[in-house]
Amino acid sequence: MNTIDFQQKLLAWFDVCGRKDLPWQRNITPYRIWLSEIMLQQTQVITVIAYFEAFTKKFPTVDALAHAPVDEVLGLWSGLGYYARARNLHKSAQIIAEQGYFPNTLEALVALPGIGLSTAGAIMSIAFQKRQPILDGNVKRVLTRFNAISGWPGQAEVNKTLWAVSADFTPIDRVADYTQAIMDLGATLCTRSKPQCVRCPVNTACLARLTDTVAVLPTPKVSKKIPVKHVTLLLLHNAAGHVLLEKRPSLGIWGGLWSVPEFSCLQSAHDWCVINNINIVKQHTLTTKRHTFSHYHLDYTPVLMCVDDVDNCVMDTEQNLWCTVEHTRSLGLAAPIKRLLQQHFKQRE
DNA sequence: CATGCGTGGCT
DNA sequence: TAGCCAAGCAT
Repeated sequence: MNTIDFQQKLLAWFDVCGRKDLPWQRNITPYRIWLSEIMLQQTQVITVIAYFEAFTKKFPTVDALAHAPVDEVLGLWSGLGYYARARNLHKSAQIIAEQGYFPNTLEALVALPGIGLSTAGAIMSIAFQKRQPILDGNVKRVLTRFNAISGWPGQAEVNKTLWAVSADFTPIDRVADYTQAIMDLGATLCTRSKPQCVRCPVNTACLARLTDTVAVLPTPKVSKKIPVKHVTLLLLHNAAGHVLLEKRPSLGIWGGLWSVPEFSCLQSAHDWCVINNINIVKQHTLTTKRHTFSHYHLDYTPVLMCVDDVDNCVMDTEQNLWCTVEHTRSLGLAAPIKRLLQQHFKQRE
């Protein structure tokens, strides 16, 4: 099976089984394709849909996005994760608005913050109908299996090979459909676990299937033990029901976002009676949450505390503020903290 | 090249 | 269930 056959079989399958009614597949514009590609980075389709709808409703054009305050952009992004994507999106929108036109070359696209080779390739092929390969997780899975390419795809040598193969397989005609098709194949049939090879349009020539190595491709990265990081998050509220928030440092977890104050250094509950000269009159643990990241688990115990005589407290208004749960929605507040606060105030109602 | 970055789903 | 992964990019 040559590349022409591969393309034809894949496209014929796409015409029948491909996804063609996703929000960003309607009213296709470079802006909408760009936005969808950014949201879809390391994020599944089902998660993105609602965010995409809300985002495009609020910011229908690049100009609208460019002229919005960054906090408003982060607010709409809240819960989607990888918040640098939102900041880069906003920054890029301002650059594009300044230029007066949407960049339509690979070089110009890659020059924008948040756009790498794969995202640029997707925009070029889907929005501009230009022959340009992509190499996302789906394509890596399909190509490593179809060609029985072993070795962890993150490895430079393997990565280089995969880009070359992807470029070789990418057609000139119907390049937008092809790009969508190979991603659909990876997302719906050529999945990591339980791939449905029987339904695959190119299964007769798939080298992994012929050599019975589908289950071990792509080669997984050698994993190492993930350390656990423990922190304590304080949920401080005053008599008016306002919650104390602090703006987190720009580096590290939830960088630049608003969250409840963190006290990871406290050793025992007895230490919590006086914090920032605020008298704590009551405290109890709400729940314990855990999040998994690439290289560590984050264990945090949110602690509910009431404070009295708030008017006499000295607060740093530059880095801290008292705000209501409603306010948190426009602050790009880290999603788990937002949920915690909303749950807390729901119980109070 | 390794690491950091979020959240949710799957096995 | 605890680990792994999902439409990557920046540093």
